Amino acid sequence: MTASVAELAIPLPAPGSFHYAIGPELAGQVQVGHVVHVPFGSRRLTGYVLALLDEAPEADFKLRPIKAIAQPDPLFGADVVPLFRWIARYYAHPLGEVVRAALPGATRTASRTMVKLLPEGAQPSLLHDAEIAALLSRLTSSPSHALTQNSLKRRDSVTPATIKRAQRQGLVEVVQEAGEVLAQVRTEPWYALKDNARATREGFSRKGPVRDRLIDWLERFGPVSREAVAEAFPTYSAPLRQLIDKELVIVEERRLDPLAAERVTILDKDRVPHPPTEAQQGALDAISPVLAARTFASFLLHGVTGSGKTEVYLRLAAEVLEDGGSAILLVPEIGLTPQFLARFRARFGDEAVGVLHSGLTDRERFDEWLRIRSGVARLVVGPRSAVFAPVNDLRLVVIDEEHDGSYKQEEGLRYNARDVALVRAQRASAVAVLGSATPSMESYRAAESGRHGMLKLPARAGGRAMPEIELVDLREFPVDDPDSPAAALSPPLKEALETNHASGGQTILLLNRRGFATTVLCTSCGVHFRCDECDVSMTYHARRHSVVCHWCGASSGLPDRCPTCNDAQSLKAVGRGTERLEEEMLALWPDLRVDRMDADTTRSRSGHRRILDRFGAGDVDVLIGTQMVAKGHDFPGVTLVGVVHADAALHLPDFRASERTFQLVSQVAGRAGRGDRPGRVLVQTWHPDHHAIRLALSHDFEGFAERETRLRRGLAYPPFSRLTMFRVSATNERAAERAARHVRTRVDQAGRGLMDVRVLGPAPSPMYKLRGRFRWQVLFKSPDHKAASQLLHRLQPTSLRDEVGKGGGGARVAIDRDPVSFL
DNA sequence: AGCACGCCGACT
DNA sequence: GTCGGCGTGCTC
Repeated sequence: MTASVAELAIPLPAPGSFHYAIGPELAGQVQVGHVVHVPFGSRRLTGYVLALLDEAPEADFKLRPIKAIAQPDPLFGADVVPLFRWIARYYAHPLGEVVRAALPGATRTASRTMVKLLPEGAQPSLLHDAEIAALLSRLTSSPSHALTQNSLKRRDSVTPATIKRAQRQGLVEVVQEAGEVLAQVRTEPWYALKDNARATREGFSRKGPVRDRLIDWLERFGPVSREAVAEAFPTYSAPLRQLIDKELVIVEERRLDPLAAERVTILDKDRVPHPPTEAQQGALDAISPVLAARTFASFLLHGVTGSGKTEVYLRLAAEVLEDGGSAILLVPEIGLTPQFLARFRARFGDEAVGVLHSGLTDRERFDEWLRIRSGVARLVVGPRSAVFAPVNDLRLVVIDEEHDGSYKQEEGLRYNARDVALVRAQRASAVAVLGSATPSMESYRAAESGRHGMLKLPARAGGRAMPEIELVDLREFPVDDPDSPAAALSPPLKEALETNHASGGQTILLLNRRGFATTVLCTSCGVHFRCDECDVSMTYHARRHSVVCHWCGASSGLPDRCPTCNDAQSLKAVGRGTERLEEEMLALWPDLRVDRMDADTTRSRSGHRRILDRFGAGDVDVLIGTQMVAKGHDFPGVTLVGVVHADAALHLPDFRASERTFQLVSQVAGRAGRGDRPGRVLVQTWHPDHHAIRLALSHDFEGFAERETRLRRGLAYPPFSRLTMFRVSATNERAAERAARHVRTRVDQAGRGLMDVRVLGPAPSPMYKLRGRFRWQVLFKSPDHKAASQLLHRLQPTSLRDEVGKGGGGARVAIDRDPVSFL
């Protein structure tokens, strides 16, 4: 008997699923995991097949038929459907949007609405409608006389109503198309300085601050691709044009390698399995039997930095592969993907290892998805979203650096990939391994109470010592002008850097703030540059000579005079970010080869790799960076790590501030001394007595955990409670507050009778204004997750969202289960 | 989300 | 008189 009805998830902010008939022409063809096109009201939408049924559920709607199967291959198996349903329920998110978030992007644009010019519209007679005239002229100027409705709306601000009118008048036609854009071979220019920087500068009479920086930079790194220039100099176009026009740079067209970012250098040392240390063997002995038994179990692999956690992952993966199974390895961010990819491909070959991340184009990600789905690639490496990889027989999920906050998605479906991975593993009877040198309090407590097996790698592999960490008490080194280059590093750190460089060692400097200066201040009238849309100072970026809001991205060129008092000489960049530190290092030591890795220099898909390759090859002496440099990289040449400002995150309004600081200092310290030579770490701090700093200094995770556990228990914070945050925002300030109070009332009602729960707020968010919206939060605290689930069930999130929206002022509410950020 | 349906002000 | 404003309610 063939199924006649399909249950679909449709990406809409509506709860639940929808049912459609499978007509005779599709009988026997529709399968779970298929992407299909369906009529929905007057629209045509994409849906995802969750289940096949023999008859319609009892309900009073009439079934409409599925129109077509959009992709020949089902994109997911029936095994993950319960996981999708669990996520939708747990995170209070519409089911269709959950499935959409899990699938590769290409499927989302599978159907697009094209607006086509009709002959009638090509020679319009007597138009008195200006909007239609604009639409027609736009279409006429497009080569194919057709554009998508989306691009018309976004780029040409043509409203759907205008298109409707034009359609009624027979001027245009609106059709649904299965759209797909194929990747093509492209080239991009590379640039190099023809002469040295000094001579090049002399070619200009007028001053150009960005141009001068660009010239120096080209000398340092050229030849470089346009992508690289654009990344380092967001406003590169005009100054580069000048250089090209004066023939001061050489331009060369090179073919763009579509998968350059994925191309990895495979080192011979990775091909051969390292013999396991005793501790590694102990961990393997604990996990292998469970793996073989095909039952669910989870382990916390608590291994100090450099203890060889990766080797354990590799050996477990080998067991899984030999047995015909599949494994997923999650890494906290894209930047770490190539490193793991290299090691896994070295061990298992290119074919068997798949990669999924947002740096791929839609087409690449889709191809990779199918390669995994077909069972060719059975090991998948990637960040957060790789937890949804469509592997066939999941046996092992590894969550590396499980403590990392980037596993939490902070918009849309606010899921934590670490927790989803645990649930997926459980449902698949697979093994989950959470690895970290600095476990989260949640995972550590779960391990201590027996919910995860606790495995420890207490020492570094190869008999290497933990790096020696020294504190630099900044109170002992007062400076006259904190913004002078001399003040960038304290005398001890400066000296350590010189000594290290002289002995041929590489240095990493961590400064967790990007840009040149924290803010720009007028020393005459006291005004500083703030973002209009957000409640924060704007950061000065020297290479683009602009002030930028790090929250919404707004930017504007830095004026010559103070816009308030019109003083010409008074603007001063105060505070220090990575960009300034980079310049200061060059000013102090002109011969030092300095590079910088932060969100600004890694914006493009190959940015990360470019910087890490240079550093790994020893072409760079000092790598300056934000927290990005702290994460998991393995550079044997690094013998000194300097933490410029360890306390930066210590005073944020967040109960995890200490935990984050401890993790960051421990992690970055772990980059030192991974090769044959011992490592040294200098930590500059204003709070040498703070327990997060003090215990990181002595590599004492247990001591820190014990201390932190006491504090958390006393205040009933996670892991001793569960939090659910209701984030309310509106463009209208009073509407936001009103909506927040409404949410509080509804949460109170829904929480009535639940034991030991508390509702806090509404309170204005620490970032009170963001992207032009005023923000409030209501926090629900419960002893366990069951109470939180019960609350959300009673609350009916969809109704709550509707009510808040109807209150006016553009109010919205987002539900954030197990929040990681409190800003 | 979008789109239709529905009930109130300024124009051919 | 009607075109169009956006409030509200539904879509298998």
